[in-house]
Amino acid sequence: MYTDLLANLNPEQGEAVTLPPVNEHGQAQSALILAGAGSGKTRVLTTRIAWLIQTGQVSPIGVLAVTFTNKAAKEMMVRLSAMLPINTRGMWIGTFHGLCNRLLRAHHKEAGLPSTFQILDTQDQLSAIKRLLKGLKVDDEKYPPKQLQYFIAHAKERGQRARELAVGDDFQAKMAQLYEAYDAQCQREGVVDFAELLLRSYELLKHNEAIRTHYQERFRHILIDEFQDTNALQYAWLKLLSGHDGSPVNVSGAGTSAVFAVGDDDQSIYAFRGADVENMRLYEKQFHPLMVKLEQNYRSHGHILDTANHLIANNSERLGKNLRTDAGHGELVRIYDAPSDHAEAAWLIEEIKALVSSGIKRTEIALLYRSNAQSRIIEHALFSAAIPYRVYGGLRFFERAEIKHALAYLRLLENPNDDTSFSRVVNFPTRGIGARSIEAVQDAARAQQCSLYLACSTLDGKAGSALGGFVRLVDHMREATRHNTLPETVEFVIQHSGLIQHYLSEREGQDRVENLQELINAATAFIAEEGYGQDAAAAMLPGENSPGAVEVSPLAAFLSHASLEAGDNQAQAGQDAVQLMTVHSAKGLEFTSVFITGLEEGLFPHENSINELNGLEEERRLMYVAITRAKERLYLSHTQSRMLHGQVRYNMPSRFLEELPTDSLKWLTPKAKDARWGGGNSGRSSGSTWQDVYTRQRESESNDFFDSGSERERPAKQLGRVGSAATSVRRMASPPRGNYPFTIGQNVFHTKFGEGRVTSLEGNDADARAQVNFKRHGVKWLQLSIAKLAAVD
DNA sequence: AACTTTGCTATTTTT
DNA sequence: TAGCAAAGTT
Repeated sequence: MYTDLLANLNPEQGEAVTLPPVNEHGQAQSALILAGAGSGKTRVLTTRIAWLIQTGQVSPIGVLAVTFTNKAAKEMMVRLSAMLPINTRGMWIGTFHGLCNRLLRAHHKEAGLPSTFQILDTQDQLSAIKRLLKGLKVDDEKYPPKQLQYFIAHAKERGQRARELAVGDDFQAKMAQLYEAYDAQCQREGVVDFAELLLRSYELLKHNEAIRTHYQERFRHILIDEFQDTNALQYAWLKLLSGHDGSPVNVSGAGTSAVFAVGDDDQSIYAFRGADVENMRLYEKQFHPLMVKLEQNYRSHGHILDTANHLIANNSERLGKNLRTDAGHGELVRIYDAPSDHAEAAWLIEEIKALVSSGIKRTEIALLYRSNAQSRIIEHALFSAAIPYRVYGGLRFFERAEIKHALAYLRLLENPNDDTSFSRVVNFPTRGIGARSIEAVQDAARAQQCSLYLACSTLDGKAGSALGGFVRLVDHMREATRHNTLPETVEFVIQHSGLIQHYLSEREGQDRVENLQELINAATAFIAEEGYGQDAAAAMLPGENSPGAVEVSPLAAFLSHASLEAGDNQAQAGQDAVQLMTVHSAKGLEFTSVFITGLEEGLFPHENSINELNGLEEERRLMYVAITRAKERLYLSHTQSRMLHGQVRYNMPSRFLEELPTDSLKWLTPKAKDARWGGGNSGRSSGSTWQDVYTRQRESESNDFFDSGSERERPAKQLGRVGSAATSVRRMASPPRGNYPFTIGQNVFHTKFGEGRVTSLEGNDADARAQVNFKRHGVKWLQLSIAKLAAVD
């Protein structure tokens, strides 16, 4: 009975789940669910699918559900299987990229791709671009590979091919030309990058009426998670597939599909990678959805929620939403003003210790920061205090060099024309193929417009024989593994490529060898658990009639999987460790206690965001996301001085602190509230002079160790030294020597520029200058003999 | 081909 | 500061 499905929903969730997918005229009716943080959005989305299926409004075959991350897709399938006795594996539930890959595998011919096409991840794409620029003899100073990569990705995300770009100047014209050359190179090699997966499948649907109609008629219900994160191309894809793109309604007259979009405009924090909240407003206008707001929050206590609501109210152009809770006010939000980043870290340690001894699990404590660079000092302090911790982010399994090498060999078995893979391993492990030989193949390949692999056979002499050996090696591995299972193939390749041997002989190669062994396990697990078809085309429902559907080899499916799901990026459960991560990676997570650190102007909001269009509002949303991660306790901290890029910086407290409701706050350092403009002692609100800060830094550096190794978890282990005598001496030389009427960090007032804080001092006597960070006018150097500067006491 | 030195840069990240 | 990538040395 479907009433079971709805039993545990609140009224607004129930309303969202059961919105009629058809209007009074019998046409598809779309919906937009504005789901606040912690309002049960995933539950609503999943229950919606279950409800549609259970009430017979659609069969599992007719559902398409899109998410942004594999984790979200997986969770949806797990929850769905728990609600309904159906096999979710064959359902079209996945990421945009995963589903597009599936589509392109099934219709590779119509999409103009070889059946063995490979997927380039961001690293691969960059090396492909570097190779392209070298081949074309383009000055990579003038056209930096990274910039071209960004240029191409963003053009594709807007749905634009090179020829469709408006070129304003010579530079743009050249970039567009390089974009076109890049696409041609990918096409020749049989590879597609991430954005290409989307653009190519969009074009496939757009230009092939039979295929478009087939999928339009099939997917009568399309559901999208995190709708605020969609980019222009994803939105266009959605309009096309659902029949809302204004093109003639499909042949059978079946009309449009019902789209069920769930999102939160206040949590849109990915504009920098092409996401456009504007899509929510466009969707409102173009799909005429029924709207439901989920404002009941099940996560945070009252003061925390009030803080979040109060802050986000400073943004304009919101769709409008206010979270509420039944949980009661709970505790006040604590604010700590530290004299230095070291002091901030030391305070974190004390608070964490107190929380842990009060019975809170370490996994329930999150330390959040705006940028990764901030984690170092916190890790250092945690390590010294012997508190277990885990850092989110960093290299993932399939991104590790040794794994990418092994995958490159495997890819060459599938598709020898993949020049990116060829270049990666042609001389790794080294086999006497030097720069000369490689140049020779590249020339030959260019002359004959063929792949490096094919060009090898046209070479003779030294280069020819060395490269011939490599080609024979790859051919041999392909032949020898023809009838092997996937794990057997992987094992054969890591052995016979010489990778294992290479790393065994390397001093610190043991971890890499273990990772390579782990790759065999991953292949075994892939075959067993995933049925190898999840992200590829292989998993079709019985009786599914998809034109041109093909079986994909386990190897091809595994390679897709490796590209599309780079592996775990997050701390694993089980170990009771404090969780460290950026605010971005905290999205979607929740913790009993949350510390938001580094709340300083320039850091959070980040200085680079100030000049970006709507940058400040995005930073505020980021802060909103950070706050709403906390269930019971929230701590906010900022420091007066912080080491950044090798320099001590003096930042103002974040403006966001001033946007919080005073009634919900509790200052742990009483004067901090007024510290910004020098309440208390001579502008040094917590009683530290710059020299104090300096001394403290040296002290804390001198007596402990820190391992900055690559492992994600760092238990007590062999460590390296930080803060050598040499560094300390150099730093000692840097304090200003002159007699100044001000000290660094002091608050001052200027008749014209207003209030500011001294950030640097130099010169002597008549030449003495002070650098001042003004509240309104930014950073300025002032000649002390001329400027009318007054100390604020 | 392994090693060292220099040079550059420094939000946020998934696929 | 430090971390990586490219260029230079043995």
